[in-house]
Amino acid sequence: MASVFDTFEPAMYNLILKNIARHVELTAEEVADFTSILQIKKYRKRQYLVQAGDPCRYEYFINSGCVRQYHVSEEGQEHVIGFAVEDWWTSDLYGFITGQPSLTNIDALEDTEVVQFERTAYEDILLRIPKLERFFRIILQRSMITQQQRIMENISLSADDRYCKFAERYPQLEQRLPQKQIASYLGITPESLSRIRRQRMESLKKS
Amino acid sequence: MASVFDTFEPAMYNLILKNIARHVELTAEEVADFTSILQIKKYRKRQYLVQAGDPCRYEYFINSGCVRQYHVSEEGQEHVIGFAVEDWWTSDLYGFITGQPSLTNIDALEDTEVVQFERTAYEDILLRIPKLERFFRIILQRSMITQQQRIMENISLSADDRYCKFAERYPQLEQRLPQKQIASYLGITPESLSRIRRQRMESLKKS
DNA sequence: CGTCTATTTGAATGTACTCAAAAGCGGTGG
DNA sequence: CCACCGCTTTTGAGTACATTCAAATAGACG
Repeated sequence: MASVFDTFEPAMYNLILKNIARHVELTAEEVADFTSILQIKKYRKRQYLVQAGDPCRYEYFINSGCVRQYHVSEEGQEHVIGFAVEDWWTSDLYGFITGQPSLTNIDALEDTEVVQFERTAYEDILLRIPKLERFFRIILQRSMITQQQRIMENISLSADDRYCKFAERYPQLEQRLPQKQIASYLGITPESLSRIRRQRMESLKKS
Repeated sequence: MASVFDTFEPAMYNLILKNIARHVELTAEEVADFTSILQIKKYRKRQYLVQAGDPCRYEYFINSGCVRQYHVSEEGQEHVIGFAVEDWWTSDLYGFITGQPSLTNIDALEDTEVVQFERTAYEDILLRIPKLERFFRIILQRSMITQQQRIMENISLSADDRYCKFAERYPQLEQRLPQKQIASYLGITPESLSRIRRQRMESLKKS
């Protein structure tokens, strides 16, 4: 499996391998096996990674840049489900798992480089490398906890408390993302978010 | 591993084993190994399975009955995160995974019988039986899809559309649960749900 | 039967929304 | 490099939906 190209892999696959190494330890052979299913791909700002209705062939790991996942309602309104930046995973899980048409869109908010792999390759490699099965179980558990947290906050907090939580949990994202996208993620209108931010500024000035 | 008690196991563990068999096929030895970590436990209506602040030692599979998972805000308000009935899994995932104090409460809405197992036993058996690692990855994936769906509906739908979706997705639960609990799950007040239901009745009469 | 909690209904309040318009910002092409 | 165009953000006014508070009714449980 070793080849002269091995020396080039670490640069491209550095981040994803480190991400995995946080939870499971792969042997050199397993790393070679795993990286053999990976593809590097670049997406321009505003380009789709996945479109609702199409199959979602890939699972994505973000090397650089930023994407959003969102759903378009029957009335044509966009609703942001989540964001992903460097060192995060994303995909339309429903489409990726079932092979059915995707329920959501994913597009690039910035020029973005991803590491992606196909569903069939994913299924095969989980059988070959149980440690990866373990890895994905672990990150799914963590995602579930995060999602639960978000659901709790959605049903229990007011719009400005939700914004506040978001800003303190993801200060980098708060800086980096257009307000319109954050508003959509929080389930409020851009106008409301603008007002909420103004009120926060004013109340900070006082104290 | 075989013993005279084997003949008693299938009745108690019938449901959980069938649940697992939907995704992975265990050998007789693996079944014996797995069932050896299981405990049957009964909880009376209103009894806690897990209390926020305490460690969550167990993962639960519901044999019969019904439980709710909820969070109590600083102001003392209860917010229902989810329900579980026969053939469903539940636990405070955060507490169970990390060993930290639980974030949520789980209590019985009806007299309930569960199959439960401890975290340490869980971790050990995943290493012994990679098929179970696989099983839990798969059900986590499915839960994630469901959670995402719910988040989408929370941020995009009005209160009565949310109620409508809930009623058509879980008609049995809609019948079985107190309205107050459903209202909390939907993120609205019991008064609002009462009004929403009345309006639905009236609009059904017309047509 | 009596108590306690859940549900219903009403009236007043408030939070976030819609619609509309102005100001700000970034990207593109001349 | 600047001017223009389109999109985002801000601000204002009026509206709608859901909430709070309060009280009455209905149901469940001992």
